[in-house]
Amino acid sequence: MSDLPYAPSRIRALPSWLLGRAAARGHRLVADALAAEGMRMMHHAVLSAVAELGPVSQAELGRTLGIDPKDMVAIVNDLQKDELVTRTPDPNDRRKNAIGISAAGRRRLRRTQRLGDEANAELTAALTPEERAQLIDLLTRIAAPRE
Amino acid sequence: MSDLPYAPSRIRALPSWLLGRAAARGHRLVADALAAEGMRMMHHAVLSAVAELGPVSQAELGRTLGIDPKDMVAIVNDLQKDELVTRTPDPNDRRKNAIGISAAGRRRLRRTQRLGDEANAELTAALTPEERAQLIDLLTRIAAPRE
DNA sequence: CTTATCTCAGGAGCACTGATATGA
DNA sequence: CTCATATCAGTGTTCCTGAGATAA
Repeated sequence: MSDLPYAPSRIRALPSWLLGRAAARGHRLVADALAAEGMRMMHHAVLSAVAELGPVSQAELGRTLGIDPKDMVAIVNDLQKDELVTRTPDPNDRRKNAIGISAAGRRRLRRTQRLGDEANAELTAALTPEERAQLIDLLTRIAAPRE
Repeated sequence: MSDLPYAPSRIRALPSWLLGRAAARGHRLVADALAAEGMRMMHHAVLSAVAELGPVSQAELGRTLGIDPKDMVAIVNDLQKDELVTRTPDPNDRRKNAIGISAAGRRRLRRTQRLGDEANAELTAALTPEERAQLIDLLTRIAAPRE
Protein backbone atom coordinates (compact mmCIF):
# COMPACT_ATOMS: atom_id res chain seq x y z
CA MET A 1 0.00 0.00 0.00
CA SER A 2 1.36 3.33 -1.01
CA ASP A 3 1.47 5.47 2.06
CA LEU A 4 1.10 9.06 2.91
CA PRO A 5 3.40 11.16 0.75
CA TYR A 6 1.89 9.44 -2.26
CA ALA A 7 -1.59 10.50 -1.31
CA PRO A 8 -4.23 10.17 -2.48
CA SER A 9 -3.46 6.94 -4.29
CA ARG A 10 0.15 6.75 -5.27
CA ILE A 11 1.62 10.08 -6.17
CA ARG A 12 3.19 13.22 -4.93
CA ALA A 13 4.23 14.55 -1.64
CA LEU A 14 3.07 16.56 1.30
CA PRO A 15 3.46 20.35 1.11
CA SER A 16 7.00 21.38 0.35
CA TRP A 17 7.31 23.57 3.46
CA LEU A 18 6.57 20.53 5.60
CA LEU A 19 9.11 18.33 3.83
CA GLY A 20 11.68 21.08 4.03
CA ARG A 21 11.31 21.32 7.79
CA ALA A 22 11.53 17.58 8.17
CA ALA A 23 14.69 17.52 6.09
CA ALA A 24 16.15 20.32 8.21
CA ARG A 25 15.63 18.10 11.27
CA GLY A 26 17.60 15.33 9.59
CA HIS A 27 14.72 13.20 8.35
CA ARG A 28 15.37 11.03 5.34
CA LEU A 29 12.68 11.89 2.82
CA VAL A 30 11.13 9.69 0.18
CA ALA A 31 12.81 11.80 -2.48
CA ASP A 32 16.22 11.08 -0.95
CA ALA A 33 15.51 7.37 -0.72
CA LEU A 34 14.48 7.28 -4.39
CA ALA A 35 17.51 9.30 -5.44
CA ALA A 36 19.67 6.48 -4.11
CA GLU A 37 18.05 4.32 -6.82
CA GLY A 38 18.57 7.00 -9.45
CA MET A 39 14.88 7.86 -9.55
CA ARG A 40 12.79 10.89 -8.73
CA MET A 41 9.28 11.09 -7.34
CA MET A 42 7.73 11.45 -10.76
CA HIS A 43 9.58 8.39 -12.05
CA HIS A 44 8.23 6.32 -9.19
CA ALA A 45 4.73 7.73 -9.62
CA VAL A 46 4.65 6.91 -13.33
CA LEU A 47 6.14 3.45 -12.85
CA SER A 48 3.60 2.73 -10.13
CA ALA A 49 0.71 3.93 -12.28
CA VAL A 50 1.83 1.86 -15.27
CA ALA A 51 2.07 -1.22 -13.07
CA GLU A 52 -1.45 -0.61 -11.81
CA LEU A 53 -3.16 0.41 -15.05
CA GLY A 54 -1.38 -1.88 -17.49
CA PRO A 55 -0.46 -0.69 -20.99
CA VAL A 56 -1.72 2.87 -21.25
CA SER A 57 -1.13 5.96 -23.36
CA GLN A 58 1.07 8.82 -22.19
CA ALA A 59 -1.84 11.23 -22.30
CA GLU A 60 -3.93 8.96 -20.09
CA LEU A 61 -1.04 8.66 -17.64
CA GLY A 62 -0.72 12.42 -17.54
CA ARG A 63 -4.42 12.90 -16.81
CA THR A 64 -4.37 10.28 -14.06
CA LEU A 65 -1.33 11.65 -12.29
CA GLY A 66 -1.78 15.33 -13.07
CA ILE A 67 1.55 15.50 -14.86
CA ASP A 68 2.13 17.84 -17.77
CA PRO A 69 2.36 16.01 -21.15
CA LYS A 70 5.58 17.88 -21.86
CA ASP A 71 7.20 16.52 -18.71
CA MET A 72 5.72 13.06 -19.28
CA VAL A 73 7.80 12.75 -22.44
CA ALA A 74 11.02 13.23 -20.46
CA ILE A 75 9.95 10.88 -17.68
CA VAL A 76 9.04 8.06 -20.04
CA ASN A 77 12.29 8.67 -21.93
CA ASP A 78 14.22 8.16 -18.70
CA LEU A 79 12.30 5.04 -17.71
CA GLN A 80 12.65 3.59 -21.19
CA LYS A 81 16.39 4.29 -21.24
CA ASP A 82 16.74 2.15 -18.11
CA GLU A 83 14.47 -0.46 -19.70
CA LEU A 84 11.94 -0.20 -16.87
CA VAL A 85 9.02 0.43 -19.26
CA THR A 86 8.24 -0.45 -22.86
CA ARG A 87 6.93 2.08 -25.37
CA THR A 88 5.18 0.58 -28.35
CA PRO A 89 2.89 2.18 -30.91
CA ASP A 90 -0.78 1.48 -30.24
CA PRO A 91 -2.06 -0.50 -33.27
CA ASN A 92 -5.62 0.77 -32.74
CA ASP A 93 -4.67 4.45 -32.61
CA ARG A 94 -1.30 5.15 -34.11
CA ARG A 95 -1.07 8.56 -32.43
CA LYS A 96 -0.65 6.83 -29.10
CA ASN A 97 2.25 5.17 -27.36
CA ALA A 98 1.26 2.18 -25.27
CA ILE A 99 3.41 2.31 -22.13
CA GLY A 100 3.91 -1.00 -20.33
CA ILE A 101 6.07 -2.11 -17.42
CA SER A 102 8.95 -4.56 -17.85
CA ALA A 103 10.16 -7.29 -15.50
CA ALA A 104 13.03 -5.03 -14.51
CA GLY A 105 10.49 -2.27 -13.90
CA ARG A 106 8.54 -4.46 -11.50
CA ARG A 107 11.70 -5.33 -9.59
CA ARG A 108 12.69 -1.66 -9.38
CA LEU A 109 9.18 -0.72 -8.27
CA ARG A 110 9.26 -3.23 -5.42
CA ARG A 111 12.50 -1.72 -4.14
CA THR A 112 11.42 1.90 -4.41
CA GLN A 113 8.05 1.08 -2.85
CA ARG A 114 9.79 -0.36 0.18
CA LEU A 115 12.24 2.54 0.46
CA GLY A 116 9.37 5.02 0.22
CA ASP A 117 7.32 3.24 2.86
CA GLU A 118 10.26 3.25 5.25
CA ALA A 119 10.87 6.96 4.76
CA ASN A 120 7.16 7.68 5.22
CA ALA A 121 6.95 5.68 8.39
CA GLU A 122 9.76 7.73 9.85
CA LEU A 123 8.29 11.00 8.65
CA THR A 124 4.84 10.37 10.12
CA ALA A 125 6.03 8.73 13.32
CA ALA A 126 4.19 11.41 15.33
CA LEU A 127 0.80 10.28 13.98
CA THR A 128 -1.25 7.23 14.86
CA PRO A 129 -2.39 4.97 12.01
CA GLU A 130 -5.90 6.40 12.38
CA GLU A 131 -4.55 9.92 12.07
CA ARG A 132 -2.61 9.02 8.96
CA ALA A 133 -5.74 7.62 7.38
CA GLN A 134 -7.65 10.75 8.31
CA LEU A 135 -5.00 13.00 6.85
CA ILE A 136 -5.17 11.15 3.54
CA ASP A 137 -8.96 11.32 3.66
CA LEU A 138 -9.03 15.06 4.24
CA LEU A 139 -6.53 15.80 1.47
CA THR A 140 -8.38 13.50 -0.89
CA ARG A 141 -11.70 15.19 -0.23
CA ILE A 142 -10.24 18.62 -0.99
CA ALA A 143 -8.71 17.27 -4.17
CA ALA A 144 -11.85 15.44 -5.28
CA PRO A 145 -14.21 17.00 -7.77
CA ARG A 146 -17.23 18.79 -6.30
CA GLU A 147 -19.86 16.24 -5.33
CA MET B 1 -6.87 34.28 11.06
CA SER B 2 -4.82 32.94 8.23
CA ASP B 3 -6.52 29.86 7.01
CA LEU B 4 -5.60 26.56 5.59
CA PRO B 5 -3.18 26.99 2.70
CA TYR B 6 -1.03 29.09 4.99
CA ALA B 7 -0.74 26.29 7.50
CA PRO B 8 0.66 25.95 10.04
CA SER B 9 0.51 29.60 11.04
CA ARG B 10 0.53 31.83 8.04
CA ILE B 11 2.55 30.46 5.20
CA ARG B 12 2.65 28.19 2.27
CA ALA B 13 0.23 26.04 0.50
CA LEU B 14 -1.23 22.59 0.39
CA PRO B 15 0.57 20.00 -1.76
CA SER B 16 1.01 21.15 -5.32
CA TRP B 17 -0.79 18.15 -6.82
CA LEU B 18 -3.87 19.07 -4.82
CA LEU B 19 -3.81 22.70 -5.89
CA GLY B 20 -3.26 21.66 -9.48
CA ARG B 21 -6.36 19.51 -9.45
CA ALA B 22 -8.42 22.24 -7.86
CA ALA B 23 -7.26 24.69 -10.51
CA ALA B 24 -8.15 22.19 -13.23
CA ARG B 25 -11.70 22.16 -11.85
CA GLY B 26 -11.86 25.95 -12.16
CA HIS B 27 -11.13 26.87 -8.55
CA ARG B 28 -9.59 30.24 -7.93
CA LEU B 29 -6.49 29.60 -5.85
CA VAL B 30 -4.85 31.85 -3.30
CA ALA B 31 -1.89 32.25 -5.63
CA ASP B 32 -4.18 33.58 -8.37
CA ALA B 33 -5.88 35.98 -5.97
CA LEU B 34 -2.51 37.33 -4.84
CA ALA B 35 -1.25 37.62 -8.40
CA ALA B 36 -4.07 40.08 -9.05
CA GLU B 37 -2.36 42.30 -6.46
CA GLY B 38 1.04 41.75 -8.03
CA MET B 39 2.20 39.53 -5.19
CA ARG B 40 3.24 35.92 -4.84
CA MET B 41 2.77 33.54 -1.94
CA MET B 42 6.20 34.24 -0.52
CA HIS B 43 5.60 37.99 -0.62
CA HIS B 44 2.42 37.59 1.38
CA ALA B 45 4.05 35.20 3.83
CA VAL B 46 6.93 37.58 4.51
CA LEU B 47 4.68 40.61 4.79
CA SER B 48 2.44 38.74 7.20
CA ALA B 49 5.39 37.60 9.32
CA VAL B 50 6.86 41.10 9.47
CA ALA B 51 3.51 42.50 10.60
CA GLU B 52 3.32 39.88 13.33
CA LEU B 53 6.93 39.93 14.55
CA GLY B 54 7.71 43.61 14.21
CA PRO B 55 11.14 44.81 13.04
CA VAL B 56 13.20 41.68 12.50
CA SER B 57 16.33 40.61 10.65
CA GLN B 58 16.19 38.83 7.30
CA ALA B 59 17.90 35.78 8.77
CA GLU B 60 15.30 35.55 11.53
CA LEU B 61 12.51 35.85 8.97
CA GLY B 62 14.06 33.08 6.92
CA ARG B 63 14.28 30.74 9.91
CA THR B 64 10.69 31.44 10.94
CA LEU B 65 9.22 30.87 7.50
CA GLY B 66 11.64 28.24 6.22
CA ILE B 67 12.71 30.45 3.33
CA ASP B 68 16.24 30.34 1.96
CA PRO B 69 18.29 33.48 2.79
CA LYS B 70 19.17 33.81 -0.87
CA ASP B 71 15.51 33.96 -1.84
CA MET B 72 14.70 36.24 1.08
CA VAL B 73 16.96 38.91 -0.43
CA ALA B 74 14.87 39.00 -3.61
CA ILE B 75 11.56 38.96 -1.76
CA VAL B 76 12.52 41.85 0.51
CA ASN B 77 13.86 43.72 -2.52
CA ASP B 78 10.46 43.40 -4.19
CA LEU B 79 8.53 44.45 -1.09
CA GLN B 80 10.85 47.39 -0.51
CA LYS B 81 10.53 48.51 -4.13
CA ASP B 82 6.77 48.78 -3.61
CA GLU B 83 7.40 50.53 -0.29
CA LEU B 84 5.52 47.86 1.65
CA VAL B 85 8.40 47.25 4.06
CA THR B 86 11.30 49.32 5.38
CA ARG B 87 14.87 48.02 5.48
CA THR B 88 17.12 49.85 7.89
CA PRO B 89 20.51 48.85 9.31
CA ASP B 90 20.29 47.49 12.85
CA PRO B 91 22.29 49.89 15.06
CA ASN B 92 23.06 47.10 17.55
CA ASP B 93 24.38 44.66 14.96
CA ARG B 94 25.37 46.32 11.73
CA ARG B 95 25.39 43.01 9.86
CA LYS B 96 21.62 42.92 10.13
CA ASN B 97 18.83 44.61 8.26
CA ALA B 98 15.84 45.45 10.44
CA ILE B 99 12.78 44.76 8.30
CA GLY B 100 9.62 46.63 9.30
CA ILE B 101 6.18 47.02 7.74
CA SER B 102 4.94 50.36 6.38
CA ALA B 103 1.45 51.81 6.47
CA ALA B 104 1.07 50.89 2.81
CA GLY B 105 2.23 47.38 3.72
CA ARG B 106 -0.51 47.05 6.33
CA ARG B 107 -3.14 48.17 3.86
CA ARG B 108 -1.85 45.70 1.24
CA LEU B 109 -1.76 42.93 3.82
CA ARG B 110 -5.39 43.51 4.79
CA ARG B 111 -6.43 43.18 1.15
CA THR B 112 -4.36 40.07 0.40
CA GLN B 113 -5.47 38.47 3.65
CA ARG B 114 -9.09 38.88 2.65
CA LEU B 115 -8.50 37.61 -0.89
CA GLY B 116 -6.65 34.60 0.46
CA ASP B 117 -9.36 33.79 2.99
CA GLU B 118 -12.01 33.90 0.28
CA ALA B 119 -10.04 31.59 -1.99
CA ASN B 120 -9.39 29.20 0.89
CA ALA B 121 -13.01 29.09 1.89
CA GLU B 122 -13.94 28.08 -1.64
CA LEU B 123 -11.15 25.52 -1.86
CA THR B 124 -12.03 23.77 1.41
CA ALA B 125 -15.79 23.99 1.03
CA ALA B 126 -16.01 20.20 1.27
CA LEU B 127 -14.66 20.22 4.84
CA THR B 128 -16.36 21.20 8.07
CA PRO B 129 -14.63 23.79 10.27
CA GLU B 130 -13.63 20.97 12.65
CA GLU B 131 -12.06 19.05 9.79
CA ARG B 132 -10.13 22.09 8.65
CA ALA B 133 -8.74 22.53 12.12
CA GLN B 134 -7.79 18.90 12.27
CA LEU B 135 -6.04 19.04 8.92
CA ILE B 136 -3.94 21.95 10.11
CA ASP B 137 -3.21 20.10 13.34
CA LEU B 138 -2.07 16.95 11.57
CA LEU B 139 0.20 18.81 9.15
CA THR B 140 1.62 20.88 11.98
CA ARG B 141 2.45 17.83 14.05
CA ILE B 142 4.33 16.23 11.17
CA ALA B 143 6.23 19.45 10.63
CA ALA B 144 7.00 19.99 14.30
CA PRO B 145 10.34 19.01 15.76
CA ARG B 146 10.51 15.59 17.43
CA GLU B 147 8.94 15.74 20.88
C1' DC C 1 -11.85 20.80 -40.69
C1' DT C 2 -11.51 19.87 -35.97
C1' DT C 3 -9.62 17.35 -32.33
C1' DA C 4 -6.19 14.42 -29.86
C1' DT C 5 -1.51 12.73 -29.15
C1' DC C 6 3.29 13.27 -28.88
C1' DT C 7 7.30 16.08 -29.18
C1' DC C 8 10.23 20.22 -28.60
C1' DA C 9 11.55 25.38 -27.06
C1' DG C 10 11.33 28.36 -23.57
C1' DG C 11 9.98 30.69 -19.16
C1' DA C 12 8.41 31.42 -14.15
C1' DG C 13 8.30 30.06 -9.27
C1' DC C 14 10.58 27.78 -5.64
C1' DA C 15 14.33 25.34 -3.34
C1' DC C 16 19.11 24.29 -3.19
C1' DT C 17 24.67 24.71 -3.19
C1' DG C 18 28.60 27.46 -3.23
C1' DA C 19 31.23 31.76 -2.85
C1' DT C 20 32.19 36.48 -1.14
C1' DA C 21 32.27 40.69 1.84
C1' DT C 22 31.21 42.53 6.20
C1' DG C 23 30.82 42.61 11.01
C1' DA C 24 30.07 40.32 15.94
C1' DC D 1 39.92 32.88 14.23
C1' DT D 2 35.29 31.48 14.11
C1' DC D 3 30.62 32.36 13.36
C1' DA D 4 26.49 34.98 11.56
C1' DT D 5 24.47 38.04 8.16
C1' DA D 6 23.47 39.63 3.69
C1' DT D 7 24.38 39.40 -1.09
C1' DC D 8 25.49 37.35 -5.62
C1' DA D 9 26.05 33.43 -9.33
C1' DG D 10 24.30 29.39 -10.76
C1' DT D 11 21.55 24.80 -10.82
C1' DG D 12 17.57 21.46 -10.58
C1' DT D 13 12.68 20.38 -10.47
C1' DT D 14 8.04 21.35 -11.31
C1' DC D 15 4.48 23.67 -13.73
C1' DC D 16 3.10 26.67 -17.40
C1' DT D 17 2.40 28.64 -22.49
C1' DG D 18 3.08 28.02 -27.21
C1' DA D 19 4.09 25.63 -31.35
C1' DG D 20 4.64 21.85 -34.86
C1' DA D 21 3.95 17.12 -36.85
C1' DT D 22 1.09 13.15 -37.13
C1' DA D 23 -3.13 10.75 -37.09
C1' DA D 24 -8.15 9.93 -35.60
